[in-house]
Amino acid sequence: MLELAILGLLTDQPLHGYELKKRLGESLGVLWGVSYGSLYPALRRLEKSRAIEEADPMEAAISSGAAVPSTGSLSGDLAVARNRLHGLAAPGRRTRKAYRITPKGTALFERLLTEDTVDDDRGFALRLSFFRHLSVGDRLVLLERRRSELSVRLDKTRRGSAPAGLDRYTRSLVEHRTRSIAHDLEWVDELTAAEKSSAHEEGATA
Amino acid sequence: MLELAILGLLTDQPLHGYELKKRLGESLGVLWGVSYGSLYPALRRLEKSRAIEEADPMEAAISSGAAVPSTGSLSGDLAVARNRLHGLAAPGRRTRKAYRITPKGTALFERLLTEDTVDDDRGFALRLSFFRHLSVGDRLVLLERRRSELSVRLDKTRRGSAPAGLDRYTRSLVEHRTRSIAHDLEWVDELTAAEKSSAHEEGATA
DNA sequence: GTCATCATGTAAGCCGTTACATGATTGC
DNA sequence: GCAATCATGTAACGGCTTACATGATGAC
Repeated sequence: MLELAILGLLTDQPLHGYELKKRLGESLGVLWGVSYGSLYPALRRLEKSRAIEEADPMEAAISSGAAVPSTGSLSGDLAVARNRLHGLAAPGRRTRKAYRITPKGTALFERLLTEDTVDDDRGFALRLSFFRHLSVGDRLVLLERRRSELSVRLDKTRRGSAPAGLDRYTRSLVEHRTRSIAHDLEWVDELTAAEKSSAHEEGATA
Repeated sequence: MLELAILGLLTDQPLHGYELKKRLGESLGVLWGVSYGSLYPALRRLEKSRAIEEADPMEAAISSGAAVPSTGSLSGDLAVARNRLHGLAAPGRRTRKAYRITPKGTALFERLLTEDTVDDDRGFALRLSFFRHLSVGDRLVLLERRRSELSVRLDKTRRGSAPAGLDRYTRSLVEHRTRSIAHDLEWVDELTAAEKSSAHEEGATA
């Protein structure tokens, strides 16, 4: 899950760990509060498996500066970048290490994104937020998977506990969960319908 | 969380591990799928801290048999129980070990239940399912806590991401989450209202 | 007597956390 | 030059899972 999120963010632009953490805690952050203790090891794992690589720091600084002007320290980035390019940086120097996704990483990203795993709500939300990177067909597969997952859950919730024999709190809980899941199902159906109609349009205009 | 669930179930009646797991996977099971690998160690931890103790197997068998007639093997239980009482069981014998909650365990249960922790949705659902063991006052405290948690989350979701700059999937996600949280908030408010009116009735009839 | 089920337990590992340690840059 | 913040990393631990190992009971 974490690696999927990292690869997804790096697909748009090179980023360094700190910035990555900020984004995981902001744009997607409603559902994601990742710590350094898991982020940095994950980055190194991905680098070791050649899914990501250190980006030319110049490029990273520029693209980061262009997209997020208020990150500050732009001139500093550039200075560091220049030094690095000219081989002036001390070997052990501590500074930003921007990562870029590799073709291998892109392949991994697509695999993780469409993988058939039993993921929780967060998993689906994360995948949905990367839907723009998928084909209509893949989107429909994921939506259908989600739909059946929710159906099973709805059945279990309804069946799992006879309305009698429960105190009023548990009863209210079951009712509320039932409504929530039903609501989620409707949403998935809306997304599916939108996807299908967009597929038709494409077919019509093609 | 797991220990809270165990103590809650044992508050009603003595149970052995296997049965406990079944209940965690059925009545509360919509939100809880616990494995032996965590259940048994948890039981031993609780026993070591004197929050639970091995129940007189006779009593456990009878109460279990009375409450859940279809568990089967009742006569077997009784035979084992008789043997145990008469000291006929071999020391290392493998058979049901029913646990009962102790006064210390009850105190721990109440502490865990009202404890001020930042718990996720499952945490609140679990606590709610044990509301019958709490005073109206404690219930209102927990409900208010949940309310403020949800309010913060709602704010973060709304603010966290400007409606522009997001693709339509992420936008839909944010909207859906917003509605879900709002829905949860309404539910909490209903529960709160019910609690308050029940408090009034008590006051009126007293 | 053997199979399904009931029942208890251990070991290894996963995925994340918190707490800690350290260094670099910027603004004042 | 010093504090605040940016930035990277490690160590220890937590809570749970899966896979494994074992034994007892009841039904046939």
